[in-house]
Amino acid sequence: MQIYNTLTRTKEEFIPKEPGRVNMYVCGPTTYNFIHLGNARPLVFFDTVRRYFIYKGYQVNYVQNFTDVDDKIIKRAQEEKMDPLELAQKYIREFFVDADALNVMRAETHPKVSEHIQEIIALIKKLEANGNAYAVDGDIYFEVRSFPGYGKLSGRSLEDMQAGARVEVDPRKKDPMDFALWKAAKPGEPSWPSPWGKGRPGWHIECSAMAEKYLGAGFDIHGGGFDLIFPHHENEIAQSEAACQQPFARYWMHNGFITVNQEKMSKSLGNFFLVREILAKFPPDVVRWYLLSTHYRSPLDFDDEKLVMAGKGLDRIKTAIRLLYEALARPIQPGTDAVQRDTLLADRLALLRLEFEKAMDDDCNTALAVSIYFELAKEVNIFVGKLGPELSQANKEALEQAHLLMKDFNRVLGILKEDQRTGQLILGEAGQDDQLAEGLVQLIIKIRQEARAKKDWSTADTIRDGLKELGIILEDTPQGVRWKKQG
RNA sequence: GGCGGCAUAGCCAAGUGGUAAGGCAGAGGACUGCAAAUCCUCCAUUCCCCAGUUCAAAUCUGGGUGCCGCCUCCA
Repeated sequence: MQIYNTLTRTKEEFIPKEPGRVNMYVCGPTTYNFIHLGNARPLVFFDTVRRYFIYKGYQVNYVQNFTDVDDKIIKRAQEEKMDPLELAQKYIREFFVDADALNVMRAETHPKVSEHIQEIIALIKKLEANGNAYAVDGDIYFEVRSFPGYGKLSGRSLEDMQAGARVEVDPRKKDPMDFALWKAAKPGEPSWPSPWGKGRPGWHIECSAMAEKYLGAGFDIHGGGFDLIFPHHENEIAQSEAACQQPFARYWMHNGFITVNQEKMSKSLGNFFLVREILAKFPPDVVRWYLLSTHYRSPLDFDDEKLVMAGKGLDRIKTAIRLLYEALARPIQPGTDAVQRDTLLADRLALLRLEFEKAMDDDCNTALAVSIYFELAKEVNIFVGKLGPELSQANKEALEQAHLLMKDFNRVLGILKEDQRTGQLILGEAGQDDQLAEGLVQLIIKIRQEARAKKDWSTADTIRDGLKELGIILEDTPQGVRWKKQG
C-alpha cells in the first residue's frame, strides 16, 4: 500500500513498524463548539483509512484526542458563564452525536488534555533537561533554534518564516518562532500545579505527550488537516524528537480543505456550516458519500447542489442493493443445475474487488473506489435483470457473492449500516420502520392493483401521483409493485 | 516577501509517459397501459495558454495566465 507522506512529499510504500499492526493518531477538535463540515472531512476520511486497514486484516490502534484546555474554550466559557472544562465536556458529547451519525467508528482511545497533565509536565521537564526549553515569567517556551530539524515537515526554514512574518514578536522570546509549552495561570482560568508554578499546557504539547503515551515514539501514521502542518505538527515533531531523540511519526497524512465558493471554510471567515445544520437537510450517508467522492488531498467545494448530486449517485447504489435483495428473496427452482456455474458474474466480481483494493492501496483513493462501487451496482443490475421468477442454485450463489462484495465495499467506505440479525445492509427509511404505514401502503397498492386489472388507469394514476406527493414512490415491475420512500 | 497546491465535458470528478474512468444532467432506443426503476447507444480527436523533450504528453521540462492555501487560532 502506498501512502503520500507529507514529510517526504512523495508516495511511499507503507510498512508498519510492527507487522500486522497499525498505530495511528489523528488530531481531534478543540471542543468549544459543534463541529463543522471542515472538521468532518478528516473525521470521515481517516475513519475510512482505518476501516481499510481493518479490511486488510491489520490490527489498528486508533487514537483521536480532544483539546479540552485552550484559550478559545476559556473565552467561550467566560461568555457563557460556564466552567471551561464543563463546556468542553458538553461539546465532546455533541461531537459524538455528529460522529456517530456519520458512522465514524469510536477510536480505541479518545484522550483529553485535562486528563494528561502529568504526562505533559514530564515531557516538558525532559525538554528542559535536554536544553530545549527556557522559562520566562512562569511561561515555558520551546527554543526552536535548539532543534536542527525545525521546518522539515512544512518545508521551510526559520529564515523563510521570518522574512515575511506577520507575527507580533514577543521580545521575551529568544526567537519569534519559539512557542509556549506551559502557560502561567491567570485568574479565573483552569490551572494545574507544576514545577514552574500553577499553569496550563500550551497548544502543541498535548499531542506529543498523548501520542507517545498511547502509541509510543515512532508510531505509524499521524493525520490531520493541511492547516495543521504548520505550526501544530511542525511543533509536535520538534518537541517529541527533541525529547525522545528518535523520529516521532513515520507517515504524515493531511487532508485538503472544504471550500465554500472556492474559499476555505473556516471559523475566522465565518463561512462554515455545522454538521448538524447539514444533517437537518441531508441524510448522513449522503454526506459521507459526498465527502469520499473526492480525493482527500484535493479541495472539496460545498454547496447544497453538490449534496443533491451525491444523493442521486448514492440512490443508484441503493437501488442496486434493493434489487439484489429482491432477487435473493425469489424462490429456488427445484432440480439440480450445479453444473451451470455462473462464472461470468463471479469473474467480474473478482476483478472489481481487485480494482477496489488497487484504488485504496494507492494512497486511499476513495474517489476511484467509489467509481468502482458504481460499476458493481451496474453489474448487479444487469445480472438481476436477466433472472427469471425462480432462481437456480447457481444464480443464488452468484447473488450471494455479489452481496458479500457490496458489504465489503460498504464496510470500508462506511456508508450504510448493517442489520446485525440479518446481515443485510440497511437502506434507510425504506418503509420497514413504521408498521402502520407499511400496512396502509400495502392496502392502497392492493386497491390500485385492482383498478389496474380493470384498466382503470385514471384511478391507478391518481393513487400513484397522490402517494408521490406524500413522498412514496411506486414502481410497477413484472414481479409486482415495489415502493420506497423518497430519498 | 517566503513556501506550497490546483486548472480535465453543462456540472462533479479519477487518471503522473502509451493514445481520456465513474457519477449527475441531457439525447435516442428497449421495457411499461403510462410512468418509475433498470438495460443498451450517444454525449471531451481532447485535458488553461505558449514553447520544448520524446516514436509517444492531460501526464515530463521551461515560460505565461487564472484560482486557492500556509507563513496568526483554524480540520
